[in-house]
Amino acid sequence: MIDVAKAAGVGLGTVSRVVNGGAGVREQTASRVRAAIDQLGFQRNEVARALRPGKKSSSLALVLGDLTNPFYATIAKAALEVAGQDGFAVVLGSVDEDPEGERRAIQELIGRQVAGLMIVPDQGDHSYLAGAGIPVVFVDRPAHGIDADIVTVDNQGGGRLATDHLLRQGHRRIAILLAPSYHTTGRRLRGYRLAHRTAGLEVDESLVVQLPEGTAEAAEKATRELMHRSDPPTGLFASTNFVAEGVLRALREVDQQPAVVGFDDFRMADMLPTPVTVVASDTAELGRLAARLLLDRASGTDTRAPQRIVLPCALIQRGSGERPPA
Amino acid sequence: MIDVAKAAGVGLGTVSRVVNGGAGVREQTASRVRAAIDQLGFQRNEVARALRPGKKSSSLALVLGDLTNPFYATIAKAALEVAGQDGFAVVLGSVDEDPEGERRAIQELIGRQVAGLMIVPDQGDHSYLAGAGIPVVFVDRPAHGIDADIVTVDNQGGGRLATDHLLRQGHRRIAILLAPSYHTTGRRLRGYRLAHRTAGLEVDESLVVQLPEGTAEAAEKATRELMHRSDPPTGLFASTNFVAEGVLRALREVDQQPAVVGFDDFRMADMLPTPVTVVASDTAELGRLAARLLLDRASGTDTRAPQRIVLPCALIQRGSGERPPA
DNA sequence: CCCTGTGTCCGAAACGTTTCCAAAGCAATC
DNA sequence: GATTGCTTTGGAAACGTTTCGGACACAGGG
Repeated sequence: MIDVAKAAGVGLGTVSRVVNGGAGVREQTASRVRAAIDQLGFQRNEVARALRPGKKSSSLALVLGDLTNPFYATIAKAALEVAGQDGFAVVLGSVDEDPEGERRAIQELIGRQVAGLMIVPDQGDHSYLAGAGIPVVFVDRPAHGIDADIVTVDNQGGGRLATDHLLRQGHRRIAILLAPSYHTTGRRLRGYRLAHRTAGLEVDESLVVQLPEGTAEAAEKATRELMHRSDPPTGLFASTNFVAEGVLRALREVDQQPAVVGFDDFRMADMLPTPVTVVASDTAELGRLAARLLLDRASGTDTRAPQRIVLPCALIQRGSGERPPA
Repeated sequence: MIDVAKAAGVGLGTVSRVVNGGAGVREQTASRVRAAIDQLGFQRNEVARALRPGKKSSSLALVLGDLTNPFYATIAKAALEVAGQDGFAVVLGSVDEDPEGERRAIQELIGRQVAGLMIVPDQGDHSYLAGAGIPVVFVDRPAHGIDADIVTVDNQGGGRLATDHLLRQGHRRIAILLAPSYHTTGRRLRGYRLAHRTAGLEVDESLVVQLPEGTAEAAEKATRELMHRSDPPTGLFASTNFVAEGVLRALREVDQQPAVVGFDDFRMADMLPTPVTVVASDTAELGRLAARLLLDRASGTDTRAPQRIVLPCALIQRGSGERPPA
C-alpha cells in the first residue's frame, strides 16, 4: 500500500480510503490511485487489516465432525454460500468426534481471530466459549454450559413422526437404532417414546438399541442381531442416514422384511430395491440460517437474546416404511 | 502478550520465547510465564503472528466446486486431516463452476495470506496465479497458463478400463455421457476412444454425449433420449458419479437394461437393484497427497520442479457392468 | 582485579493496515 | 481582504506478535 501511495504520489490514508469506501476523495485522485493499484497488482493484506483494533477478520469458523457425511456436507455448503455473499470466508475445523480434540480445534480457530463460530458440537461442556468474546452458533445440537444461539431440527417431532407412522401401520414391535450423539439421539428417542405413550403402548426396552458407533457397520451388526432374535421387530427406526445404510445392508440377508424409516434423507434413497421412507428436514436451510444468524451477530446487527430456531421435519413415504407387519 | 509479560514480570521477548520453542529461557522464568499465561487465559493472536515478515499464516486454502458431491467432500476431508496434523487450518472457497467467480474467490483467499492454495480448477486460464508468490497445487484437474503441481487421477486409463470392460463383454454400441468438465471429461473420452481403436472398432459419434450440465437431471434426460432411439446402446459409460445416478434413474423405465459402468465410486452403489460397476480411485488419497505436497512446498521442504502425481484407477465389478449385450 | 565467554533477558523495530487529527486548499460570505 | 466552513489530503499512532542487537550477571582464567 505504501508502494501504491508512492506510485500515485499521494498519502497512505488516501490509498486506504480509495481501497475501502472511497468517500471524501476527489475523483481525479481516486482514479490515479486506482491506476497505481492496477499497475502494481496491489492487493489488500487482510491479515494486517484484521489486526486493527475493533476490526474482526472476515472469516467464520465452522467446526463439524465428518464432511463425508452428506448431512454435514450440506450444512457446510449452505453456510459457505451465505458467508460468501457477505464477503466472509469459512475456516473449517474437522474433529473426529472427540471432545478434547474439538476443544483444541476451536481454541485454534479463536486464535485465528475469526469473527464467529459455527459448531456442530460433540457432547461435553462448552462453557469455555462464554469468555471468548466471539459469537457462537450451535448447529444441529445444543451445547451445555453456555447460552448461545442454536439452529436445530425438531428431532423429537421427527422421532414421533416416524414412530407414529409405523404404529399406524399396525406395527407393535418397533426397534430404534441410536447413533451415539448425545442430544440428537435423546430427542429422537423421546419422540419414539412419546408416540408409544400416546398410543397407549409400552416400549419394549430391548428394542431400544444404543449403537457403540454412528457408522453403517455398527448399525449393520446390530440389525443382524436384532433380526436373529426369536421375536424380531417388524419395524425399524434408523436414527441417522449412516445407520439407515447399515440397517438396509443387514436386511439384504433377511427373509421377512421389516418396515424401515430413516432419519435424514440421503441420495439414492428412492432408488434402492425398496425405496426408503425417511423423516427429513431442510438441511441446507439449517446451514443457511446458522450462517445468517452468525453474520448478524458478528456485525452487531442482531443483539437479541440467544435464539433457538427449530426446523420442522416431514415424512417422505417411499415404500420401506409402509410395509405391513408380518 | 504484554499483559502476560507484566504479570510475570518479564520482558516481551521472553514471553514470546516461552510461547514458541522456549530455548534460552531459565526453567524458573519459563514456569512463571506459563503460570501467567494460564491465569490470564492468554492465547496467541495468530493474525498478528502472521503479520511478521517471512511468517506465513498457518492456513491453507481449498477451492472447489460442490461440497455436496461426495467426491469433493472426500478430498476436502482428507486434506483437512493432513493439514490439521501440521497445525494448519483450511479455509474453504466454494465456487459455482464459474471461472470468474473462481478467480474472485482465489484472489480473496490470497489476500488472506494463506500459506498455499489447493484448487480443483474450473476450465480457464490460471496464469494470474504465477505471480502470487504462493505455492499452488491443482487437484483432479490440471490448469492452464501456469506450471504448478498437479495431483490427479488416471482419467484416460480409467476411461479405457471402463470401455475395455464393456467391449470385452461383447458390447459394440457403447454410449459415453460426459459432464462438462473440460479436462477430466476429455481424458476419459480419450480413454474411451483408445479402447475402441485398440479393439479395431470405430466410435459412433452419436453415442458420445456431451451433457449441458454435470447434474443427475441432465444425465437422466440424455439417457432417456438415448434409450428411445431406434438403435439404443447396449452399454453406457457414465463419466461421473452424478451422471451415473441420472443414468440409473432413467433406466428404471427401460425394459432392455444396458450394461452400465460409472466413474468414481459412490455410497450405496452396491445396494442398488443391480449393484453398480464403477471405475474408481482412492479419492481420499488424492486429497491427502495434495495437502502433503502443498505443505511441503509452503514450508520450503520441497523445492523440486512441479510434480505431476497420477493415481491409478481400478475396476470394481458389481453387476451392472457385466450385463451381456442384448 | 580485569577480561572474556556464556547464559539470560530486555525492549525497540518492523510487519501492513485503518483511523484520527491536523493541515491545506478552496469557495462563499461578510 | 479576512473569516468561516467544507472538502480533500497527509501522516503518525496503534494493533500484537517476532526478531534482533545489545545489556546484564556471573563464572572462570589470567
